[in-house]
Amino acid sequence: MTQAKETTQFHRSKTPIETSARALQILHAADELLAERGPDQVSMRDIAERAGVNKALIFYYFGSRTQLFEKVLERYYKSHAKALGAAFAGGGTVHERVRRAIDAYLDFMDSNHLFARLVMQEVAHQDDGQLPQIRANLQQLFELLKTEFQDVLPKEGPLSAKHFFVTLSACVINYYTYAKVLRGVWSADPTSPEMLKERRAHVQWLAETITTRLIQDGRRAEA
Amino acid sequence: MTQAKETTQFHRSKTPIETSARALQILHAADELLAERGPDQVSMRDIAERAGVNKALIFYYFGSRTQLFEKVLERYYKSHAKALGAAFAGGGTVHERVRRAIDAYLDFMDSNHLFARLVMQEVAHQDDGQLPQIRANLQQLFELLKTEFQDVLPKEGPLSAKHFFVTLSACVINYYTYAKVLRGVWSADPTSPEMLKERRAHVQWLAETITTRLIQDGRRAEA
Amino acid sequence: MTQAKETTQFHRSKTPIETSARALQILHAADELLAERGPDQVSMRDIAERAGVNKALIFYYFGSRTQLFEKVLERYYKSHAKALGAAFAGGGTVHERVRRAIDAYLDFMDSNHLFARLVMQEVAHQDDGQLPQIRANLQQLFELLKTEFQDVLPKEGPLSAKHFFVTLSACVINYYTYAKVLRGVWSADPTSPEMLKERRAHVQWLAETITTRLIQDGRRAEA
Amino acid sequence: MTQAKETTQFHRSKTPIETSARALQILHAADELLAERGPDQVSMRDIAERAGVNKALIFYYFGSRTQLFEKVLERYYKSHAKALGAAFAGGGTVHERVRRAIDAYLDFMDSNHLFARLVMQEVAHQDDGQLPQIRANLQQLFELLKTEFQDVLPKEGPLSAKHFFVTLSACVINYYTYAKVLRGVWSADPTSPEMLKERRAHVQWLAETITTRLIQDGRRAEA
DNA sequence: GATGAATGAGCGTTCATTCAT
DNA sequence: AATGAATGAACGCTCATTCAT
Repeated sequence: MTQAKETTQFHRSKTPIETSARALQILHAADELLAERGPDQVSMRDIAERAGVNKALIFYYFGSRTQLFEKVLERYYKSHAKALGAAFAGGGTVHERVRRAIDAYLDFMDSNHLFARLVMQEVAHQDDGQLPQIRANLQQLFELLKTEFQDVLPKEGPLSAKHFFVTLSACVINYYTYAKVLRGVWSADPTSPEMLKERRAHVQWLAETITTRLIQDGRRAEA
Repeated sequence: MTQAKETTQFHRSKTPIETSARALQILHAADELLAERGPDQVSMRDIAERAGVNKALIFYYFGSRTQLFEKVLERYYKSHAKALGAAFAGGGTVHERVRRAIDAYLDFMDSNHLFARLVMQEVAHQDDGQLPQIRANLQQLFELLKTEFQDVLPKEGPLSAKHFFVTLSACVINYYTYAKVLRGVWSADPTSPEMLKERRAHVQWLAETITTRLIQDGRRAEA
Repeated sequence: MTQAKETTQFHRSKTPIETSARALQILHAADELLAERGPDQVSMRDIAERAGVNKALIFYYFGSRTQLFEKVLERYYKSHAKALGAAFAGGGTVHERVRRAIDAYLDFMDSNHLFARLVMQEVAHQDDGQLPQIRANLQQLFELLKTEFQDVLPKEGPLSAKHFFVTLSACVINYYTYAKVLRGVWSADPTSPEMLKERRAHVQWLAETITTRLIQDGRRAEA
Repeated sequence: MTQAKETTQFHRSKTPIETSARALQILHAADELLAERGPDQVSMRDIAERAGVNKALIFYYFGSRTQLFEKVLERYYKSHAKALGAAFAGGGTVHERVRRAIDAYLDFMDSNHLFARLVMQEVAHQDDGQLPQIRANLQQLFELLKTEFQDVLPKEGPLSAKHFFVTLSACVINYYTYAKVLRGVWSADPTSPEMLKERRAHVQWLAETITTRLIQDGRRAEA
């Protein structure tokens, strides 16, 4: 996570990385290990072994450790952005839109278990390695939320979009991040389908409660 | 973060680690560096240099890298538990108790900026090394919340203490964890006194909103 | 410069290497890079890239890195031998022959700037790989000088052809080798046309001075 | 020969590198290998093996490959400068001073066989690695020669100190550099005491011949 | 208590070379 | 003739840890 500034594509062939079997093996292995241990605990050797390929081949396809990891994150961010974008599109009442957005967010998390951990690991990290990418990703999410709920949220202050953005994404992401720890604290497995469903209900209840009050307070202020 | 199986105390002398000036220097240096860079970016050399002591002395006092880092975390967990325990003690209405607890939580965070990051780093990190400590810490917090609000919270389901515990701690902790990223996304600095105050207002508003609805729904259910 | 034991010709086809366009591209690229950076700083990738061909093709045509480099040197030695041979041919007084030989030597150097550096690099390099080639090259030059000036030079001792051979080739070659360093030490650029001309005058003056004394001493000895 | 800019002393202890037995072993091994093969053919492993120490210890003492090599060269340059400085000091006729300087130069070469090879290797090298050091070294030698013979040499042109500097140092250095190659071309071993003596006689004869003519021409010009 | 010296294991990366196609 | 893919060996370097003093 230190060298390499050039994000220029390293591998150049007729078949893009995405369709080379070996490259995908590597990408997948890196993905798994990254989520399991975080970037600093994953060596190129680990990845090569898990992918069942020669260590040098990783460099052949991805140029460097940094670029490989960027590639892994990039894929997540892309599908994340896509999923969220789709969820925020479309009309309906505020309640409907909130419900839809949160469902989409949780859907994405459910089918990309490691995303939460990856994000937290990158955020907790201090060396600015992937920060620009994360920042762009969060920025996009933040903008979506801000424009979508501009009617009910004040521009500034404790009830501005800024804070709800942190609050909601924290409520969603941290559940997955904490999962391993919670397994010991709770009696149930937090990643079981039942518990995931329960969590979803919790977050939806929370969002609804917040939205309801915001609307009420908004009306009262108008009157 | 690799070796070290034995958690057995290494240092054995009349004076406990806490009262040796040199040991405290090391502990302090490790603390700072851990918060600045996260465990993977801190080497024993870094710590020795910042503490102004010989590298080998760290091993003399703490046995291993792992044990040193455990010691650092241990101290945080202790003061964290103490601060929170104090806040939850005492009576008053539910609203008052909630407000007090959240203020205490945020007070602790404000004066221990690095705690949030340390916790998140440890949680995101899956090497099972520190898990027991983290688990014990969360467990304690969880129990406090559970017993304190047993009147308003159902034992099971989406509105049980389990979920509110995750929700509230996420809302508090993540703000600090995200700070570095948010600085780029927002216009203001999230760690400025004004923004911290604003965040506090937000979390209090959130807690109050939640509590209010819980009480209302509780009354309605009773009726 | 490590492996390669077999000097056996690798490429076997109807068209000799010299007439294949791709092979010539490679040879040319290797030539340039060798002169620019020296053998140890030139990788097969570099050559392939500069030549605009596939890396594996170099092995197809030249068998190995060592053999490619040998080929490059071989061509230089050939043209070097040819140029010098021509210069030594023909009669005239000793002074005239010396002047002609030195002019030819310097002409060759001027139009093959990299030769000096290549030779020095190979000589300084002690891996015995290219030694036979270099030796053959020097031997030829040495024989030319010895037979040409047998009238004025004793067969043995400090004034034998052996030493003048080293002395003169050093005076010619080192100027080019040192050029890069001299640029910093002198005020002028040692490779500018003016300085090259000045150097030529210097070497001619030197050769004339030496020859003159040799002839004088020879006459005196006879008398 | 790539990284590391800082020439700052790496090793810091009460006993300087020069007096640590292990450090001297390393320095000596590096010295030998450098002279035998040139910098690019010498790996840290090679040095460690020849010195009989652990590879990591080299880094402990010297910080980096570059710094180790710099140290090796530094020692040569220092003793070289010292030897030459001493030789040029003192009065006498031009002939005496020339003879003394050349003797000193050759004495140094005789007892530092590898110096010549090291210098040529560095000069032939293109990457500016040690160039500043070499340049400073040559500069010093050049200045000595220039001030010492300012009476007999014109300031500019083919007979200026510049050219005689190249000519004489080439005649001295190249003999040692070419030694390995010459061994095959000549019948005798160029590094045997007898041949070294013969070479010395040659260079002295050369210097005397040059000086004599310079003085004669100088007189004639005055008249 | 305190430290300089020493080490084995591992890191990310580059390389010449091979080979199936 | 030409090439993308693949690999084993080596590289310079850092690290946590040990140990004699």
